[in-house]
Amino acid sequence: MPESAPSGRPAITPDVDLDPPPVASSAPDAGQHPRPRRSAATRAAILAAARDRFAADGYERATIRAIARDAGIDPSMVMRYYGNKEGLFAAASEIDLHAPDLTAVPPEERGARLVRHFVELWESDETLTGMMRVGVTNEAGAERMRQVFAEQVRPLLDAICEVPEEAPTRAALVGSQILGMALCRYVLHVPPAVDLTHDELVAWLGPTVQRYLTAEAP
Amino acid sequence: MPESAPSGRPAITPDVDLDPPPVASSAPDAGQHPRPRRSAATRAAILAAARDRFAADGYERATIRAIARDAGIDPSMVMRYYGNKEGLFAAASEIDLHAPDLTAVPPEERGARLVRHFVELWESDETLTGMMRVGVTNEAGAERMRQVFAEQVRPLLDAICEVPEEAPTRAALVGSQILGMALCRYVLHVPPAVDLTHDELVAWLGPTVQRYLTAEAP
DNA sequence: ACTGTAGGCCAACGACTGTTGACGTGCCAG
DNA sequence: CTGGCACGTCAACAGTCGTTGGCCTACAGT
Repeated sequence: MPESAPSGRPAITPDVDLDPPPVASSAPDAGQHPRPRRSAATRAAILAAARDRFAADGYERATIRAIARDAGIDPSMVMRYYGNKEGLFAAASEIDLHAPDLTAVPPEERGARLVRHFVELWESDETLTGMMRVGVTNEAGAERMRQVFAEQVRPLLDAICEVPEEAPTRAALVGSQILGMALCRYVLHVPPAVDLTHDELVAWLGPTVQRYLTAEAP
Repeated sequence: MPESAPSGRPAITPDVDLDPPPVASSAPDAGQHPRPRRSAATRAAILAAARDRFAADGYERATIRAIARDAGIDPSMVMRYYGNKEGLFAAASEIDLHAPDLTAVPPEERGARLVRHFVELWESDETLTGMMRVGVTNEAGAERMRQVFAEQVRPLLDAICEVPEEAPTRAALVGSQILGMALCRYVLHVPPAVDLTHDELVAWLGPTVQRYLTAEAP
């Protein structure tokens, strides 16, 4: 039960003003870069370390102390910049699927194209694996995944669906197969799933995704 | 790094003799129930509470204290009976998929049959959802899932595969789709996946699984 | 030269964790 | 009756966690 708010707190917005506005000081300073913000490098280092740790360990086991150590700074800096652990996660879990434009792909190749895209994406960015780790145990992570789903997978289907109201269902079906294979292959390391080559994956999953995209609804 | 063994320990078998033999005392007492073991009820209560907590919270957030509180006993009893947290998890995560005998099902109905079986199973036993929660963040949980895979899913395929060496791959493919939908529907609660009826699930996923079972390898 | 402020470190807090050992209690065999 | 043993509680341990506040340092504005 100690999940949302520890005690008596505003609960949503952190009480410290994290990322205070670029300090225009008193001078107007119109248009110019408003002070280069020396801390930008540190912030980026924290974010990179956080991504790695969340991806490798999941939300609970990724400690702020470990993230700070990886970034080469003090744990308190993490708090200063991101308010608290949830804020850090929110900042570190922004992901972009770089979903391809399916309307530019011949209809019968779309399934295979999608599968190949996601396989390559998954292996190029371990953040995705981390997102899944966190999404499964942490409600904030799950919300993030639903958001990615709604904002980056559904539009893909919206663009090519003849019957618009079927788009959400088809998106979920495609997602279930992609996520399921990612789970077996990159998280659980089920041997036969790990051993599949990219081409085999495309050959097996491509037709499945293709059917979810185009087959008429039952 | 503090994952497998805390320090200098045998690491595998706990040093306390958990579940000591049924106490035959000195009397031979052949065949009779060897002392009803008054603690059986407590042990079962702990196990039930552990299953619930692991399922609801995942491995890290399911605390021994909370499990003991649910079971109405002292945390130290959990240690006495199961050695440590990992031992408790091992005991609580024994699952049985009750996989149907596919050889008794007409070949063209096997995909649909499998999907319906797993959907109903998943909704009747939240332990499965818990297993997935734990399998994603905890290596022991992942190992357990691979084990279930090897011992309960692969034999399913071994029984019906014409080319035996394809069985592992086909099992992994079937598993990826089943697990993927379970992930979206029961863990992440992606709305369109949650809204699907059992019949819709069978109609959509059935042909996919059917293809993984029978289509010739690419 | 003086000062405000952003960037950073240090030490500590309170809470919670898994785990342990000493201690009580009621049942059963002798 | 008496001793042992299974069952169970209590209090504490050592460690880690997220988080906080004070203090130091270097640099920019005046």
